[in-house]
Amino acid sequence: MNQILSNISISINKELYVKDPHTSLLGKSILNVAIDLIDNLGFEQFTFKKLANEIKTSEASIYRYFENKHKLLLYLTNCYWAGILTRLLFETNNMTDPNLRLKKAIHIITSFPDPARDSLFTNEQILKRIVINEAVKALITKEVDQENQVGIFSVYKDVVNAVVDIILDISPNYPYPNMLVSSMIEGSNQQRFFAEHLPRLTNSRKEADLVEDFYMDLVFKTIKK
Amino acid sequence: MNQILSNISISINKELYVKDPHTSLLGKSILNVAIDLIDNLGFEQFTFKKLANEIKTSEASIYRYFENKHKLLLYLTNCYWAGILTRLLFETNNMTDPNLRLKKAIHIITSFPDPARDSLFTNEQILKRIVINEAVKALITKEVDQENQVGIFSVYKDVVNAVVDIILDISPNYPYPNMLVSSMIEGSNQQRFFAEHLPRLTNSRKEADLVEDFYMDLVFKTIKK
DNA sequence: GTTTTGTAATAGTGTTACTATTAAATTTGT
DNA sequence: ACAAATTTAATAGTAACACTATTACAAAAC
Repeated sequence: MNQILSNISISINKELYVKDPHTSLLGKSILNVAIDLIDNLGFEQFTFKKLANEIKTSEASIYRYFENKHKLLLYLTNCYWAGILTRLLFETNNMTDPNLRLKKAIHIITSFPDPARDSLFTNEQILKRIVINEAVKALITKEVDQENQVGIFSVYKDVVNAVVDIILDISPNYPYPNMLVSSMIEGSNQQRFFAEHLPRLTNSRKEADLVEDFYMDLVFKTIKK
Repeated sequence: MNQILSNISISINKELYVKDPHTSLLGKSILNVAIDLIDNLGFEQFTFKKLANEIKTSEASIYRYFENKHKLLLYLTNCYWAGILTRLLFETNNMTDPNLRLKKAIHIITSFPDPARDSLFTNEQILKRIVINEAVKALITKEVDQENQVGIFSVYKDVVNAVVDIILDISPNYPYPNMLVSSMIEGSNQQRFFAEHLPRLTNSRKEADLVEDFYMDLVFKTIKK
């Protein structure tokens, strides 16, 4: 619970914060309590005032670290994708068979983190829930162009690219690798939301999760002639 | 510009409005101006005050018709899906070959409405843009369960189901038809957002739209053994 | 030991979402 | 035709929210 990331070499874009929350105790508790609060209340109901009350500090102190709650959410999702990218690079590093590498990549992206496995970063499950339930709201906005220009989505794009490269290694002539990967990433999160709230839109269930199976089947069928 | 829907038999859920906007002049201009305003400002920047100023009425008068701006957005997206469902039923009605019916369904769902074709409802292109840029924010919320309980998403679910039925007609043993259809619907909108703002995440471009091609290829490859 | 810098609290501002109340217009009953 | 009932919309609010300016205090640097 003390730290979100440990030994992650991928750094978080400086545009996302005013003061680096990892440089002080208050900053770290802002991150940890914000994660729990966003998870519990949802992003709309989450406010800096509630966060300040929770950690017995003032609203203004939180504004020292984050410009607004939108940037804080972007920061958290960036942590998540930085973790995923690290796992992706580490765990597919020694694999020679591109089919196995793709299998591993699909697993890392579409599966729900296993509580048993010791994850690269603590809070991985809560962070994944936030990515499932809230992250789209930080992405599909009118501010996306300015934010993209200063590199806020580069980690996310690197994740997509890493998987695209594997696909092109297997099927150099498949014409839509980027579409396939980005739709898998966003789709896998959305299918889990559907499984919990709108089950008629999916075949997956919370108790019988089929998201990974669905994409494993779909991707390999699609990229092959 | 006077009316949003004409001769649509699918009715809009009564939970979505306080007073039916189709029963008065003010109600109709609320809808028409809201569409333009949400399209221009984005949902976050859109307020009832700005809408009231635009049509020279008061904020309170708008609250007579819609409980809040969230419900108004849900109303508009419901109009869109009601239109899509109508097209889906009409245009695949006389087709006997299920493969051709699926092709038509994929076209209706994933293509961007053609300005040349006389559409079932005016404002179809603006409404599609709103669905692409704003609709997720009305779906991925903490209120989804209550809203689902009173049937707000039933038209949307009917659209998914109509396509699922066609797929099962072609491939009765394909295990993930609902996942495939719902991920196509949401994914096709998201790919267009990416094409405009985050082009590295897609292979489609605004000038060279590949969304329909991508899903046409993907769906048929996926559902067949 | 004085200056500089970092940290956080107080007390605000402007805006937003939403409501209570009242006035005017329209419809209805007789 | 005219009073009663109902619909419609405007005025004037409230409470909560996002965000900021200013100041007080503490630690570090010189």
